[in-house]
Amino acid sequence: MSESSGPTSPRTPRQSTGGPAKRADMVTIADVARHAGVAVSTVSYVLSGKRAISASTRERVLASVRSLGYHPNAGARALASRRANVIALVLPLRSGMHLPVLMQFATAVVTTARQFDHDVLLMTADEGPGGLRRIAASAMVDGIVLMDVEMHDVRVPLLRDLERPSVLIGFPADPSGLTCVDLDFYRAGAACVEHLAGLGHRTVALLGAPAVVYDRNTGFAHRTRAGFAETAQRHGIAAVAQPCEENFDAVAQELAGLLERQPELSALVVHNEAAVGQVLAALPALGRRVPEDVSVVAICPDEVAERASPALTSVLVPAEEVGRQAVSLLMRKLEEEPVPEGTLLPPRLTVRASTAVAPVGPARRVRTGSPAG
Amino acid sequence: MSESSGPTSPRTPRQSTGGPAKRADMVTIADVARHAGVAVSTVSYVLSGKRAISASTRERVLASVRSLGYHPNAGARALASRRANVIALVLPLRSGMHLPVLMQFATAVVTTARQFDHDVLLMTADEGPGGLRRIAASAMVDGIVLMDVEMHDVRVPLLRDLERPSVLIGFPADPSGLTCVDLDFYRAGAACVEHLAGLGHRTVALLGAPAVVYDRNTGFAHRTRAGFAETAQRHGIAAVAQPCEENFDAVAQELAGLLERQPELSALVVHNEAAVGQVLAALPALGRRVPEDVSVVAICPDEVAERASPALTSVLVPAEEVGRQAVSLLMRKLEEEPVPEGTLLPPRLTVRASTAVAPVGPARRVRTGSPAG
DNA sequence: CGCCGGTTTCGAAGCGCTTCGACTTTCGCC
DNA sequence: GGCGAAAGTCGAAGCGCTTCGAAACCGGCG
Repeated sequence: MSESSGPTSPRTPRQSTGGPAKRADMVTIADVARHAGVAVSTVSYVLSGKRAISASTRERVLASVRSLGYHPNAGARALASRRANVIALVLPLRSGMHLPVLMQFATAVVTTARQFDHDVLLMTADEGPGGLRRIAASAMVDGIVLMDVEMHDVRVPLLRDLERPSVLIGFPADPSGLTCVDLDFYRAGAACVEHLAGLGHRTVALLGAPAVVYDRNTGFAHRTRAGFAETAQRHGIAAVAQPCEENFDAVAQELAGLLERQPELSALVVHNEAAVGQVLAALPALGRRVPEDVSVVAICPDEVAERASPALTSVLVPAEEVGRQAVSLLMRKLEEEPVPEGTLLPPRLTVRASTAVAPVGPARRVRTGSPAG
Repeated sequence: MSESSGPTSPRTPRQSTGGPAKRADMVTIADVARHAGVAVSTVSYVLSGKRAISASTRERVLASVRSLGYHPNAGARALASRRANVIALVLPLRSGMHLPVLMQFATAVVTTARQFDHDVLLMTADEGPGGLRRIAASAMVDGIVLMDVEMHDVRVPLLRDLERPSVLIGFPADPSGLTCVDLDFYRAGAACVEHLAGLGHRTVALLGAPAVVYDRNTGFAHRTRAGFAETAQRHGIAAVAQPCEENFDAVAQELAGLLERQPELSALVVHNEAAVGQVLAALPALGRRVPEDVSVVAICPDEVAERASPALTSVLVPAEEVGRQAVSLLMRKLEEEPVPEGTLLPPRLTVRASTAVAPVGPARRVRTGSPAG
């Protein structure tokens, strides 16, 4: 442990300058052309492949490119070709959306975009419609991927007649004329109920996102609830759904209330990553073992489900897949190919240790005090 | 709950086209000039403020800008001015770095950059040095902010003689010639110990990041440990430090081992966001109450500390502040102003409910079975 | 031998903006 | 009343690239 507070303390501020680009080493396409003994346009065609170039010249040009370390100037290229080779990713950064999923998603978008030779400009939703307009009008990006779209999102009308293609993550109330991708949350909610029904549960509850998310009319929360409720009804299962805050005390209190009002409750669907841990911690305190007394199904990333104890049966939120799809769709739109308006990814339920067959008979453990029976 | 599975099912794929930009409405600076009855250069000067323009002309030009909805073309501007007004943000996306902090940080970077009229290009570290070189050489960005720098980061030498300024989050082993920002983790570790020392604790333990993070020689983990260990020594406090995995069972096991080897242990410093919840869940199971039997100090975002039960005394990781600082420093470098090589942000410890004075005397509760004494 | 079609390469005209130097006015002041 | 400086505006030359039309070159055919 040979380290000290920091290699350079803030009190002895050595200064480093290193201003902006030293123009010196800006290799241009003209340099390459000269070096290879060809015309500038020939170099361009070699690099873009838009016209046939003889193998010998191509090799010569490519050799020059390598030996000079040439990288095309992005601005010039964008100006001349009217393509920036950049897409915008608009992140929500609002409460309720859970962060790790966002990151996963962002990563997938960047990675996929790179595969299509595009870069990603990061925007936050708080720039609002104005930001979108700016970025689109300035030709800074060729297209836009938008996360966390609400049912009645102010940006939707704008997108519809914006001069650049876009792909939305999530469905607004009216997705016509747009391109939307999302996990099929309706079926996700349904899948949870079906799994529980198969285990014999007759009374289940959904703990969802914080109330504010529902109020904001966020599609995925409502759709999950619908899938949950309608499937329960179809199976003749008693079901209640309620929002769920994310701090421990609120979760514990909500659970206690739930168990009081619904003593028969034998299973929980938790659609809130941040609350999952709290739920698992609170249940034992209320005298319920998981999964012996209460089964728990979560809708969350695998990572979270696996880390929990017991490991959670879960429907994963396929953030990566959604990101990949979104970018692929956008690329197709950039190529003027037609794409489907809506893409719903099917949910996948993974069974782990937190669900079991429903307790038999009237099946109700005495709560506190005397353990066992 | 009027919703169904999705407004458009994947089986009835209506198609939407909406290809790339409809060139129609590209308003150029020439259009503005014509509309305002001035020269193109005058419009440019009004917009940039680089030369004095009479109030009357300025108003006229600005009116034209508004009424035509003019937005300067980013590519053209970048080409002519040799400034893209974009900075790159390179995210790690490695295990061990915790995600929510990353997001917070990214948000701060974007927001701050916008205040300086810059946009943010998002890169992932997995493009490696080649990606940095590409983005710098293509003049796509004016500068670079790099996260999660390791002690012996391969990208560091590259950055040092890259033609664009950069700011690193975290300190490599040799930060000379660079500009680095970070929380002062050494002092953070120290602050935790001092707080505990003040409460009379004599035996403490540090639960850190997963072992892999230490192996990777990540500076912040080592520095925290150093601050922890050295401060403990100075106070004559018995201290052990150990890595900590993030799943519940591993945490519980580590804690059990710790308590067995160090029965006197009365306080824990947890420097691992993901493990914090697990620690709090595991302690009661081991017969230790927080804070009566064991005090816990965390190094984590306030959000996590507040959500826990009991609310955690913590040193917050000032992600936002770090992001802001990083961008500010980068902007100053872009202006050719000198900046300090190292900036260490002082830690701030917030006392909450998870720490208390050390149990008195030999102070060791009997563990299981008979509660109280 | 000259011409044709195909292939390969070249030259030049922008893309929309910034910026430099120069020109025109306007003022202050001796 | 005239001169110089300051203030305001203009025109034109690029920035580095793409792309279009045409030139140059190649065989092979009539």
